[in-house]
Amino acid sequence: MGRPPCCHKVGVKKGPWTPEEDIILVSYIQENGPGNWRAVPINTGLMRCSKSCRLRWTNYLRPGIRRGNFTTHEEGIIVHLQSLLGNRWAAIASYLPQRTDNDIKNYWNTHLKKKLKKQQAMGAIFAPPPPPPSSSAETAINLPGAVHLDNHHHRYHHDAIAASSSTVDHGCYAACSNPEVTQQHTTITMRRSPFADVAADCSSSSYASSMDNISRLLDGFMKSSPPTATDVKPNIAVVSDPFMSFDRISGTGTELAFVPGVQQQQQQPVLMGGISYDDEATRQQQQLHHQLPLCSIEKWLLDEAAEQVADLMDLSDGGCSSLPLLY
DNA sequence: AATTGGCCCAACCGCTCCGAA
DNA sequence: ATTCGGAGCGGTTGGGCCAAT
Repeated sequence: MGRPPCCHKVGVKKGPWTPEEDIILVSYIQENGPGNWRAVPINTGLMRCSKSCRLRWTNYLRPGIRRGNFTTHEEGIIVHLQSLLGNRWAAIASYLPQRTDNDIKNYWNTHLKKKLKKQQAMGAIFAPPPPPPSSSAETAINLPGAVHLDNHHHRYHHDAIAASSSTVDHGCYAACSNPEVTQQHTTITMRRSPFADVAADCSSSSYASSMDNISRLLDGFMKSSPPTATDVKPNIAVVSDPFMSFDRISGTGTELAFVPGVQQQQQQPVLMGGISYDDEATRQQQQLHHQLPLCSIEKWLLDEAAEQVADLMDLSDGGCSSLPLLY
């Protein structure tokens, strides 16, 4: 179809954002909540396109972003998830609530990719990781995560995360790229990512920047403004709707599966920076999710495997030569 | 002290998806 | 069923920073 750029080139400012622009943007979002990005430059007078405003917010200004060096644990998570999900940075970022997909992508491209390359060049004494799911829709891998894809609801089903369609991994289901297989599965599971807990501790996160978290300059930020339908994007949000599709929750610490045939509902975000719940039912739902057993990917993220990765990365030359052991 | 080259990361570009009309 | 516009995602770029020379 082809469509013109989201913004006309004329009169649209590009390049680095100034502190003044940041404050204008944050002030506006404080009052109106994130979302409806089209209206942002119009209502604020910012000479930026809507896309630029959204990116600035999601990658830099929103609360809860952690900046600075990645820990070895985070590295392990990224490498592992990248092997499982491919370059699905938004999905990977959902397991690292304090990191943006852009940050993870940059870190992968500038650090981790090199490390892995170096490691492979050094001898490849370990079995190579499986090809990224996107490389072959027919390649079946065991995805320990409880992501179950519905053909009509998930944009990623095409390239996928192929599935061991018949295997139930400790109660968790593999993602599936095969529509025929996908549509057969009707089970939904939803658990709260263990890393969502990290997000709740926004106050302790290091947000080092020249603006030093401009949002904090504004008193009572995100407290006075009720969450909107698009508030889900910030990583500090945890989705309360178990039927929400995966592609709508990138950036959250929630793991989802799908129920084919169930109408995709509008997201009903629960802002967790505070932490507040929409209502009692939601709170109970959250508690229930806490009680559910962890699926294996989350186990991996939590248990000794991750520590093993960190330890081995520390011991190995260049950092991550041992990671393929995980596969 | 000046220059150069590599690294890093914020931001842009282009594409796809999805919902509304 | 088709078109259109908003939003999101992943790839890429360009400019600033910094270490090496």
